[in-house]
Amino acid sequence: MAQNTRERLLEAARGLFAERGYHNATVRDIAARAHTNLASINYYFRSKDDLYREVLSHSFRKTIETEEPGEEATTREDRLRAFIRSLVPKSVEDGNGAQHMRLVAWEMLSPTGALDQIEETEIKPHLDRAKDAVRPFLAPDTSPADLGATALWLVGQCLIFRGLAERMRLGLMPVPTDGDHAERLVALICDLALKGLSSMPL
Amino acid sequence: MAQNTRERLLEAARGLFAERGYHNATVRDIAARAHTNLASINYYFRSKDDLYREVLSHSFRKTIETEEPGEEATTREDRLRAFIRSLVPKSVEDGNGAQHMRLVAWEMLSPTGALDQIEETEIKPHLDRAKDAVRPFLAPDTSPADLGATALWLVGQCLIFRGLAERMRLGLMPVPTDGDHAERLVALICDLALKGLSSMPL
DNA sequence: GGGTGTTTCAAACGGACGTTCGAGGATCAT
DNA sequence: ATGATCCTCGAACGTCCGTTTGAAACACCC
Repeated sequence: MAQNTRERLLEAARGLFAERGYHNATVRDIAARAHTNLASINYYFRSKDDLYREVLSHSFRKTIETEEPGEEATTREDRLRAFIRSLVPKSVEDGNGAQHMRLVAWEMLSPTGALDQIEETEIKPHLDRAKDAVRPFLAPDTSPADLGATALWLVGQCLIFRGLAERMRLGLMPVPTDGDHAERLVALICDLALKGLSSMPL
Repeated sequence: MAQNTRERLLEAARGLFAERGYHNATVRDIAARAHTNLASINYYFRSKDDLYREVLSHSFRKTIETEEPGEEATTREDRLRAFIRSLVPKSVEDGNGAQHMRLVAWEMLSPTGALDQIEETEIKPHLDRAKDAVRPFLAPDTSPADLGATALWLVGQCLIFRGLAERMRLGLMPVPTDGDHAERLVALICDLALKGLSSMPL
């Protein structure tokens, strides 16, 4: 409640957009969660659309800023581990990272067009990091298509747990939100991915 | 146009629900795509909600029916390959399988509650198949949690390509919809997953 | 052909949505 | 105090949504 109205609106909108998607987060709910009036949204942002766009780019900026530098891992194995460790907790734990992931997931399922603007500048770098993580394991003459596919293969393992695990509590896994569990997941994925990649013919 | 109105409505609804999700597929659009009147939806199904529920269970039933028996693979490697081959094309190619995948993806992001009914009977079997596929590679005393996590790890690799690949055409991969590409993806995933799993200590 | 049950259709309903408007309050320099 | 500027608020606007209604069109049996 301490921040100004604009920031409260951004925060409330981010939460609701992440939970329900663009169309099902109503301006009335957003205003209510921000403890302000309906019309403030059109006052501070010109429209719901512009608010959404701002939430999206704001979320991307903040996520990239909080990215850890990776402490200069030297071996390819450590760089791969660092990549996995930077992705899995965002998917498993709650918080800003999870909200960000959900925003992206919504945009993947039904693009509003807002992502087009930041696709080149915000998403491509993340994919490039994934490519860099797997490249040292592949033969130098690996085709760009196979490199991209392998990068996606790696990303998929890290992202699956959000979206599936939180819904299927059929004795599938223990409480999937605490930090320890995220650590165990990171270790498991590192293990499996590393062994798969390391045995690729160079 | 040859089918009766009810079936045309189901088909149109399935397509629109898959494309836009429950809330953004309007009954007017569904009726228009089915070449019929608005009110037919409430005539054949009591409400939009009931139509959605029927689309969902119908989709699950059809997907399970068309599942190939797997021709009795004997080795654990063949069984794993069969599982991957049963999942990847559904994610990469267009058609009924892709629509089904999108319906499930929507339900994962924003559960309407309709999935609760079929979760136990329709989703759990699929997860069990994944567990069966990875179990022969793991130590007999592997905890259920690790077994479940490994199963999800496998599923994640197969599902990532839908949702990401189709949006990122930044030179990431060649045309991702033709059959040959799906085959190459299957081969790649089999390779990586098999090598990762095979090197697990038994 | 008349009666019966089923299917289609245009029109309207109430409600929820995003947006706009103008009056009023708050804050500050002059 | 006075005016200017920024912010807040309740009320209303037009639009689109899911649903209902009642009558017309159709199919079928005796």
